[in-house]
Amino acid sequence: VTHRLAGPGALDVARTLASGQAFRWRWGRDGSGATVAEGIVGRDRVRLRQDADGVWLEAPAGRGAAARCGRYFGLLPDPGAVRRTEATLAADPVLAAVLPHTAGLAILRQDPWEAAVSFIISANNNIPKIVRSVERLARALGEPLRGGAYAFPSPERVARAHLRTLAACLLGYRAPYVRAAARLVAGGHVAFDALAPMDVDAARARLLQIPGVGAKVADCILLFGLGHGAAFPVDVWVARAVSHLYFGGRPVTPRAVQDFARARFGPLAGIAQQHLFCYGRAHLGRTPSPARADMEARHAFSGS
DNA sequence: GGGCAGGTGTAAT
DNA sequence: ATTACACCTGCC
Repeated sequence: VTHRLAGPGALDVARTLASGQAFRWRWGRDGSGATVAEGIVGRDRVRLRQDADGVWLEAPAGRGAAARCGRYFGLLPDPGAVRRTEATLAADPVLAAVLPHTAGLAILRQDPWEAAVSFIISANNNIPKIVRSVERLARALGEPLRGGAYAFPSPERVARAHLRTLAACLLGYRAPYVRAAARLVAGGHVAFDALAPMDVDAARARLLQIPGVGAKVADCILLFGLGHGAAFPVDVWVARAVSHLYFGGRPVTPRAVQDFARARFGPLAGIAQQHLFCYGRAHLGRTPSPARADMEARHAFSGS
């Protein structure tokens, strides 16, 4: 039994999963060209398929899972919210030009605890390694699910873990941060349920008290885990995109980017951020240092 | 072998 | 209030 999550054009699964919001998905294409994706949403091991007719939830069957999945992809409780939001953002001429390139990009609503740990790990790191770290954490400390997968471990479980257990998950120097975060959450000092309805800045100030959580990670937790649409995470890609698209390519400090975004997009800044990020990664390549360009040239030469 | 990768903490202005 | 630096680890 399959359940339709979204109609044609409402959600681009591959684009959304490739946008660096979540780290527990694998996806690709099948023989017919449809996108197939497998991932973990809470305690559900989810299988998705996107073809010309829309997005289909293939497993697990059952209405509860469909509702949880719809909420995760931002399609529920208000299916029309994304369309209205993007229409509003298109009033900005730059975004009006960007949005056609980023259609179907969703802002995920993840478990805030999982988002917190994932983005603490993301600091000074790269995506393949973040994925491996999160997977190892789940395998080491998470609850087993059907099919050999593991749920993301609870804060209580991580709080009790040995540092060497966390280090074995390739966390490196972030291991103590993750455990400290777990203890703050398990001890009730950081209550995500209370942060969601709170004023954005107040919630942000709370998150910043967690070791390993700085401005960027806090904004990721707010946006991807707590539904704070005004949060505007400034990473290297967004800074690059904003600099290029709004500041004539001049370098801009992260703080200036954030202030600009807040003034320009207000409560929709986070959604704007995700589209700028997606556009930046696709169309604004990184600027390689001379040393790196030299190395890559050497490798290319020796490999030919 | 050295720099880099979705930043942050810390110590110095 | 801003500005250098170091940093686990795997990869090129």
